[in-house]
This record gives sequence, structure tokens and C-alpha cells, in this order.
Amino acid sequence: MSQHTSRPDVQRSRHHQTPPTLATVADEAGVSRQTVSNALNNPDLLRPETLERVQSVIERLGYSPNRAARQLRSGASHLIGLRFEPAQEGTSNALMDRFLHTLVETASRTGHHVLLFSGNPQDPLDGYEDLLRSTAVDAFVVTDTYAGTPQSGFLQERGAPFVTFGRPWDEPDADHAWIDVDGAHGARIATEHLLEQGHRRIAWLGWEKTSRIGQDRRSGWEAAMRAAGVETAGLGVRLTDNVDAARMAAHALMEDPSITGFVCASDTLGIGVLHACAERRLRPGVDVGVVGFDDSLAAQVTWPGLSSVRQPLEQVAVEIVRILHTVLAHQPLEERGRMLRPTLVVRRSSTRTG
Amino acid sequence: MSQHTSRPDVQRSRHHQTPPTLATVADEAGVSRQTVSNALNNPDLLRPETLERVQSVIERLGYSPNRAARQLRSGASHLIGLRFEPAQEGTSNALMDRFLHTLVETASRTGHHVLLFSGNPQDPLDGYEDLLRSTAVDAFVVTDTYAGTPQSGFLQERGAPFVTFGRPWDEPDADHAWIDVDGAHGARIATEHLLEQGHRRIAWLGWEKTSRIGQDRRSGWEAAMRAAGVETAGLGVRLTDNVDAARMAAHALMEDPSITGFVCASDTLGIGVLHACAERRLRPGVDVGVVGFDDSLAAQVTWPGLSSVRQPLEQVAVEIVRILHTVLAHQPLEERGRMLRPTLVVRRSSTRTG
DNA sequence: CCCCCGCTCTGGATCGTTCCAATCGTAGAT
DNA sequence: ATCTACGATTGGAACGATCCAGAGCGGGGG
Repeated sequence: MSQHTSRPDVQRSRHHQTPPTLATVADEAGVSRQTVSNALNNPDLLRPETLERVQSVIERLGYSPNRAARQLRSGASHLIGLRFEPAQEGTSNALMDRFLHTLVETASRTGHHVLLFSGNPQDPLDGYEDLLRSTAVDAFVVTDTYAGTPQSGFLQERGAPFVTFGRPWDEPDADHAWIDVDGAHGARIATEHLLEQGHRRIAWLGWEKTSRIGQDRRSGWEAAMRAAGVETAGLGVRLTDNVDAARMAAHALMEDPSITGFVCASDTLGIGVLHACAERRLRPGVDVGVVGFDDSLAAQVTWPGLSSVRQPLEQVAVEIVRILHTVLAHQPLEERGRMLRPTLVVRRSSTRTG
Repeated sequence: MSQHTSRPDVQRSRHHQTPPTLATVADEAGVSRQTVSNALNNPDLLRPETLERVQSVIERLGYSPNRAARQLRSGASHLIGLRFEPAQEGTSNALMDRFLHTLVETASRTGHHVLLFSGNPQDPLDGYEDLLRSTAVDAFVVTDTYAGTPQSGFLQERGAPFVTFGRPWDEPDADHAWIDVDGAHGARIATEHLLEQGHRRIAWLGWEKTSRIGQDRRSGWEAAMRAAGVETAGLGVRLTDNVDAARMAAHALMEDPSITGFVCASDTLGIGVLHACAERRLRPGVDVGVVGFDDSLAAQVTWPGLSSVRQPLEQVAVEIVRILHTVLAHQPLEERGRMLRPTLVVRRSSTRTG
């Protein structure tokens, strides 16, 4: 009856069932293996009635193609590699959570999964090499691309498909796909918001000069201040990303009572400013306006609510998956990179009417 | 010269290099494929000098076995599946981040990677089925096992290897491996800490009665209070997990000035209590003692620092990987489940000497 | 009437690895 | 000298899918 050497019927008696294979389905439907394969991958090649017959058998047996076999033959693993770092300094890692979830969800819509790997923190390339050699993933998403990281150069040279979350900062000959969030724009709208609230002398609490992302955000504050005709001399400070540093810097700045606005490169710094306010019995929102960056959970729950610049991480993830598909299909990109705009979440730390 | 049909030498001229295969290595080293395979998987079968020769060729060519082929033949994908949910209510998702990173790192030590997948939030089983059928993962880690979730039953029935982070609450016939954190113990040490600080009438701010985890934590508070001989009537309240609910509940409780301690089922609730303190001009730590749960970032940065029960998530991840290896090796488990103890991180919200 | 084409469908070959049985050579026992 | 045992290595088969070339079958054009 069966022309294929299908597995014996013992299978159903065993506890740990062997899943049905393509050959099982073919036998059951009375067609060849290739026809079943086509039913899955090129349904329009089949006659409608054959297609339906095969599909009903697939349904009945609960068949899913074996991923290893598919990958071996076709070369595509349908896996997207992402190196998962421990809590990054500066950018709160709750960010990563929001991003990652949308990435997983979006990728799954097209049958892709996300594979997490780790590597020696000292070596930013560790882990990539092995996955490439063993052809374990189809593409990479690279997230930790602050200036000077070698991942993109390495992957480009190896001809591996990838997209970075983060623009190529100082690499003129980089020509890979990227997505980034316009930090300068975020700082600008935050500053403009405080200007609208009537603040004039608005301080910037940012990171060390070595942080390219920090410099970018700061430039948005500078631009907004310049546009408003306000001098910035003495208003911008550079700190490490922790609450106490910001608290003390805010105290120093508040010695000058004309300074009533604070735009910060992170929520951590913003919360530091709120602490200084509390210690000086100044009312956030009313006496002083404060805006943070990244809209972390801490910004939401802290008293009295910290306004913050929110990155469109969900959109970033969706775009990344879209671009990956384009790259994997060997289609030309419409654009090398795309910049997304963050939005401002206003809370009571910056509203006088609250 | 070459007895195997190895790929043509053109490979080196192409940009997107084809990685070397086992056959390439075998040719180069003048041995059979099987010998190379043994060099990787059963090195002690080879004569030392053969082993060394093969290894040096592997090194020189930069060979890694193709994962798809290996998986197809041996049946093991070396992937661990984890359904990655969006921000879970109640348990802050920053928790997940800490856990996940250690999981990825620990798993990678034995050549395993973590595969994230998603599923329809309405259907807790969605996603598992497909991965099982397509034999894409070796095992699952199940994290969202509050009471009544069907994952463990389903996986057990299917004979799939898995470990849950979370004990089987109301399933007497469950016999799968699990790891959990003793929430009752966490609440107990938090309560005892406040008792030591001189508080007597200590309130509990927890979740609805339907939350099994919440009930467990509450029981720790009750036990500590009973041991100290303090009546708990009227001191325990049930809330939804948000700041305002806790703030208002705290206000109501503080009408009774004998109530000076607050143990909370989450940091979010703990922060609500801190807000109430601020509004009443009560000094956290001095006038009132507050302890939260989960040691989130918010607990660390909030003013004046929220004491919190910290789960040993890194240890949980390590244990899970250990158990997975035992299960995958078909070795018997020493114990069905293991309970880990959380620790208390003391900050200024609960210290009078601070 | 025949040929050719396109639509369906088929069966063998193949991807790169590990499993399996068999082979070879050498040493120790008979 | 012959047999057995064993350590080291080998080559064919298999895992389950897709690629590829080709076969059967009608139908339209010459």
C-alpha cells in the first residue's frame, strides 16, 4: 500500500511519540513527498483539490516540518541571533525588555524565532563567529553599537546579514542597514516643552563627553536653547549615570535661582534632580521643571511622576524585522538607515497646571 | 588525493564563503569523517597524535559543526525554548531581564542557546505545540506558572523535557522538575526586620486573594507576626498592583498612628506607601518602616531608597540549567523541586539609624 | 494527425552530520 | 603458529526536508 518506507506503526504505542514526517503525510494523502513540500512552500503549484486533501492530512496528523531537516537542505534556519548583554550601563535594561518582546512577536509572524547568545563582555565579537560558522542563524540584530564597536565591520566583512539598532557613528565606509532613535530630537522636544511651561534657564544633565549617544542628546538641548535665544554657558554638566551624582549637580545648579528647568540624559539623572528638589522643599512641576529620558518604570512610579522622552522601541523592532526580511530576500534597500522620532510623556514633574 | 567528494576549491574566491565541513577537515587531516566526528564528540577514542592532528586542522580552517546537520542526525538541537511574555502584571519585568541573562550565559557554557518565542496571550499553550512538532528545541523553561496554568500538564503529557520556574501550586499529580523562590520566607524576613527596628503593628499590602503567589507571601507576614505575638486583624489589605491604590490604602491605615510598619507584595506597592509618607510629612525609616518586594530598579532609585526582598534569580537560572541537563541526560532527579531563599536588601526606608 | 507546451506531480539526489557494523593491525593467551 | 581480544579507524546508511530533472496528461496550433 505504502510506496514509501514510512516508520512502523509502533509509534503510537510509545509514550514519547515520534512526530509525523513529510513522508508520513505523503503516504496518508496518497501523494509524493515533493507534493507535500509544495503544499507548504508553493501552494499555488498544486491543483486546488490536491492542496486541500494534503492540508487536511497535515491538519489531522498535526504535522510541522522538522526544522533541522529544512534548515540543512535549504540553508535557512529561520533564527535571528541577538547577543544579550547584562544590564548595560546608562541605558536602563527595561528598555531592552520592551524592545525584545516586540522583536520576538514580530519575527514570529513570519516563522522566525529569536536566538539569544552571550559572549565574553571583554570581547564584543565573541559568540558571533561560532554562530556564523555553524550556520545557526540567518541574521543578526546588533544592539550595542555605541561608537567604535567592531561588530558591524566584522559582520559586514563576513558577508553576514544584519541590522543594527544604532546608527554607525564614526564609520564613513559603513554601508549596512540600521535603525536608530533621534536622541537629539528627543532632547529638543523636552527642552521646548519646558520653554513652553515658562522656564528660560534650562540646564542639561548629561553623560561624559565620550558617550556619542549622550553628545547627540545634548545637541538637541543646545539647538532648542539657541532657537529660543537663551545662552547655554554654564548650564550643561557631564556626569556618570547615577542618582547621587545628579542630585549633587542639581543642588549646585539650584544655587542660581534663575535656573528652573532640567533636561536629563536619563531617568536616573532626572530622579536625582527630583531628590534635590525634595531636599530643598521645591515642588517639582510648580517651582522646577524636570524631564528624564527613556520612560522607565522608575519614571512612572516615582513621585510625583517624572516626565520623560520615550523611545518608540516597538516601532524599532518592527522596522528591524522588516529590514531583515528585505536583506534576507536579497532585495535592495530603499534606504540605508532610518531615524525614528521619540515622543514626550508628560507627567507632573513638568506641568504647572497639574 | 582526496577520497571524499569535497567542495571545489573555488570557495575561497567567493565573497560569501562557504564554511568548511566535516569532510573538508577529514580530507585535510587525511582521516575519515567519522574520525573527525569522534575528535569532537569522543576525543578519548582517538590516539593522542591523531587527535592533535585533527584538532590543529579544525583550528586552522576555523571549523564548527553545522548545527542543522548535527541536530537532524542526533536529534538534539541544543536549544532551550522560553516563551517570552510581555511585561507581566505584578512581577516587574526587570526581573525577567536579570533571570534571562544568567540563563543565557549559563546555558552557553554547555553549548546551549536560548530560543525565545511568543504566543497568543489568550492561549498559554500557543507556541509550544509547534516547536515540539518541529523538534526545534530540546527542552522548555516555563516561567509563568501561576496557579492553574496548563503548560506543565500539557508538556508532561507530551513527554517533553521541561523545568518550571514556579512550584506546581494546586496540582497534586504533577511530577515535573521545578525551582521556586520562597516568597513566604521573603515576607517573613522583611517583617522580622521591621520588628527588630521596633515596629509592632505592621501592615501587609498585598494582592487579590486569587493570586497564589500573593497568598504565599502574605502567609510569611502572618507567620512572623504570630511568632511575635502581634494580632494581625485589620492589618492586611488586598489591592491591585499600582502606586495609587497603595498610596490610598496606606493613608487609610496611617489614620491609626499605632501602625508604623508596612510590608508590601511588590515594590510598586511599597513606593505607594512612600508617597503617602511624603504627603503626611512622615519620614520613611524614621517614623515609618517600609519594605517592598523584588528589588526593582525603582526601589533602588526612589527616595530615600526602598528596602526590598530580592529574589536570587541568578541562582534560579543556574539551577534550572543544571536540572535541564539532568533531565536531558535521562538521569534521575535527586529531588522533584527545590526552593530557594530570597534575601533582604535594606535601604533607608526601613532603617532608623540611616 | 502529430508535435509541443504547460500544468501536475513524481522519484532520485543531496545538505552535513552521527549511528552502526565492519575492518585492520597488534598484542596477549592458548 | 593460531585464535581471541581489543584499540583505532573506516565507509555506508540514515536523519527529514528541499532541489532538480523528468514523466504523464490534456489541449491548442500547425
